[in-house]
This record gives sequence, C-alpha cells and structure tokens, in this order.
Amino acid sequence: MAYWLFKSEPDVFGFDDLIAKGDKGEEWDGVRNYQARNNMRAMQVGDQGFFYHSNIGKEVVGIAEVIALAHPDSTADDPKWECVDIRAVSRVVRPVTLDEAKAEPRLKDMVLVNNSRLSVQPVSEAEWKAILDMAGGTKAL
DNA sequence: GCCAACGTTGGC
DNA sequence: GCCAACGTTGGC
Repeated sequence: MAYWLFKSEPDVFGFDDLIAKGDKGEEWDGVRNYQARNNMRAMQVGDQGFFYHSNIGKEVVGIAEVIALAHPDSTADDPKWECVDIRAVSRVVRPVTLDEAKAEPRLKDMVLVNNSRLSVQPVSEAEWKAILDMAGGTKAL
C-alpha cells in the first residue's frame, strides 16, 4: 500500500465535491504534468491519499482512496495523459495546514513542503502517520 | 494582484 | 542538445 497526496483548488473542485460523488468517485482528470501522471500510473487500487486544498485553506482536509488504475484522461486530446479514479473515504478531525506542515520536523522532506507546485505527490508512510497524528485522526464522512 | 519557482517550448 | 523565453501554478 502506497500513500499519495492530491491537490486541488477548493473553489474549482474541493473535497466536498468529491464527497458528493459518493462511492463511485470521480476521475482525477486534468493533470498535464509528467511527474504527476507518472505518480498516478504507479497507483494501485486501494492506495490512499490526502486531499489537499491549495490557495484557499492550504490544508489537508480529508482522505481519498484509489478505486481505478490509471486510464486515458477523457478530457485530454492526447492519450498520453492518464488519470486514476478516486473516492472520498474520511475527513480529518482537524485540518493540517501548510504552515503546520512546514513547522513540523518530521515533514521537512515532504514534497508538499518542498515542491508545492506538484499536483499529485507521493507521501511516505512516516509522513502519512505524522499528518494523521497532527490531524487528530479521521472521522466518518 | 504580485511574483518566484518550475516546467515546457522552440530557435539555434 | 542547450538555453532563453514564455506560461502556469500557488504562496504570500
């Protein structure tokens, strides 16, 4: 099981929008960056990822799960762009902000802290646990 | 709204 | 294949 982080602007598509999609989830489409795409290609069904709100909030607000392997992005002209499907799993008890992540020694190597522009990021198991710890765990949707 | 950082593009 | 120019992203 691997861990990831999905970044989105909440005024375009926020965690609540993903929750509204229910168990069927949603294509994580629109990614036009090779690193982000390659991360999605590496995902397995059942992998989990943090859902991070950029610009507004700048915080980890919930957890999503990969429910379909990478497939061609239906919104792309070029089949080289692929995306996975994800669904919302749970909220964090307390959102963890970017400022808090930057101030946390355990997260000093986290991609979010060092390269916040990458929209789909890998998260190590230690980072995953640290964020969950800071968030006070998760709660049902 | 500004600007720094980053990725991509295209001329050479 | 290098690198300058450009566009986009996202924190501030």
